[in-house]
Amino acid sequence: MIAMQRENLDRNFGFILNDVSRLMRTNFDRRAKSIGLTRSQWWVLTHLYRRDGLVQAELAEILEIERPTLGRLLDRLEAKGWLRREPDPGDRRVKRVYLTDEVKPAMKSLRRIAADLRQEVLEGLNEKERERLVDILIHLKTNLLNLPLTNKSKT
Amino acid sequence: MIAMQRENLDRNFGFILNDVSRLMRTNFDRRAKSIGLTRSQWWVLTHLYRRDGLVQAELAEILEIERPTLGRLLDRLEAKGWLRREPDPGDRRVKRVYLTDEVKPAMKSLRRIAADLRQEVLEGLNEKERERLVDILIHLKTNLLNLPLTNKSKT
DNA sequence: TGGTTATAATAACCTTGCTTATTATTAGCC
DNA sequence: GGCTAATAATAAGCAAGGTTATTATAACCA
Repeated sequence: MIAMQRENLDRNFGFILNDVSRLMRTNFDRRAKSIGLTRSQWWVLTHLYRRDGLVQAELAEILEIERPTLGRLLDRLEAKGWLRREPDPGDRRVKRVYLTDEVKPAMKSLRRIAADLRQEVLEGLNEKERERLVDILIHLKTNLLNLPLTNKSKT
Repeated sequence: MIAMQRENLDRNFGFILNDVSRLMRTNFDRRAKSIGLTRSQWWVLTHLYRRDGLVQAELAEILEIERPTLGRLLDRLEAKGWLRREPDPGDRRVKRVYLTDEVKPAMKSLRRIAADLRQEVLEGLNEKERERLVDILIHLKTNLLNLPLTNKSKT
């Protein structure tokens, strides 16, 4: 436990992670700009593509974002015609979200962009190392989700 | 190149990375809330602590954020009395940023919070694995910085 | 059945990213 | 010296994350 006053800021785990994450997001968004979608929006569409007609609260749960955050994402996506919200017949509090037909071709381009970017970012790591990296990230995420202030601990 | 139509979204590298990054940020911010500083703000102060009196543009460069982003961070930090901006005597376009005395004790708490959180998140990885992880992240960041749309390529 | 509690969606507000555009000032060059 | 380029800071606007508070509706239970 000596000194170390001056720890190396350039190797601060949290911030490098943040940098990589931010750089990936902005790079993706720049590539996808002409399509008119952001990475966050694409991620929403990707999940709906798997499972159309989800309730907003379910979708927020799956995406692991807060409901108001999703609500606003959906506002923008709906305004641009990528999806529509329809009332649930059985529960009048609920709205279900359905993709429109324009989505499919755009999804293909975005999947291409995502795959290309991932490839370029992971350049220099072999397949085994990539799998190992993902495993580690999942492990870290699990650690985080078990921490006190991470969850909305329901009392 | 067979099928794989349905790639596993739960192992999408970009998004897990994003999740870990976001969870760390929000968890940190919740822990630091009582002090009245966010993680981004703390990071600014940390760099100024090393090197007080920086020009805003230099500081933005070091932090690797855009100048307007830094400008608004400084607005909030200045409003809460953590720092002050002073005109540079030699160049009237320039403002230099100086920490106030209140910063020091707060920094200590925040460094503690950061260290604790890092420890908890990295739980389960030994020292060697942690170093390896940081190396990999730096490698990914380097890859990203070399990509076409990542930099403000000055023409 | 009627009152309380829980849930879905959203509004309002704050922070932090990015972009693009302005303004003020300096640097560079002829 | 004076015009043009570049640079520092900031304003304005958008996106996406979070919180807290409201509103409408369902669910629960006594």
